[in-house]
Amino acid sequence: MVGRRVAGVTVRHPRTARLNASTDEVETRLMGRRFESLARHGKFLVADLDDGQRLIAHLGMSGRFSLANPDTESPPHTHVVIVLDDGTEVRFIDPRTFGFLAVVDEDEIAGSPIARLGPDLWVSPPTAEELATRLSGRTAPIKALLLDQAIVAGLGNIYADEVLHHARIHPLTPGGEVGPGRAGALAEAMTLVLSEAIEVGGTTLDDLAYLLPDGAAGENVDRLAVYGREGEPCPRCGGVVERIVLRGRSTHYCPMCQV
DNA sequence: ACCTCCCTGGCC
DNA sequence: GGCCAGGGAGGT
Repeated sequence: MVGRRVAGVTVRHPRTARLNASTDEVETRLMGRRFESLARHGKFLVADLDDGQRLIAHLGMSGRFSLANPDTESPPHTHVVIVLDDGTEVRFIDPRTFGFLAVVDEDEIAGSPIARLGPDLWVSPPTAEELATRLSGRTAPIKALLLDQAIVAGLGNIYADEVLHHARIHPLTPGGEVGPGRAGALAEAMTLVLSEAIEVGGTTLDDLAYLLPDGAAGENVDRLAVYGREGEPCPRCGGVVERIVLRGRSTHYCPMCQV
């Protein structure tokens, strides 16, 4: 994809282009451009274009990109098709339309969603001190702060629960009360939980929304300590995993060893 | 710094 | 037939 030029582009679903003025705007801005780089920041994909614009993409809950031969039929929910100058089709498929594609110019980058992201936790894992600083004075529950991509970018609901379990921190703990010592445990847990999950291909739930590029399921669901395990024993202490709803997100933790 | 909303497939 | 899952934007 990098080095290729856009020879054609169709945005079929207005919601997928909702950060731009219209589907037409996305098409017009992309047409003829060359992809100069491709990167990830947190859960966002960012491609630099040859005229200083950027293509920003988010997969939301159910989005995926597929590189396909144009002779093959597009699967259902294919909302964007980008034809590259070598004939390859880049398809954006997203049943639940929580994902989006946006093309921003240089002046718009500062106001775009990626401008508000904190450091990517995989590329630039926070030190204990950095994390403690970012949490200090915050009264919101630590679980909510882990999901706030402006603090650290990259954690979603499943891994936030798993990270807190690993660090033995109760999800309702006010951020400012985590303190420097436990911030260290938290920082370590972020990298550890993610690397273990990535090692086995990530977390594919029963809905099969996330699959590896070859269509295989990731195996990390078997390793989850608390997420989706309400009523089951905590693998560390044997306590019974509880589920609460926090800010509209299901939250799982062990009341015995997370304090 | 909060809350509401958006969306569809899968399951009860 | 209704509920649930979860990401971020945008409004208050």
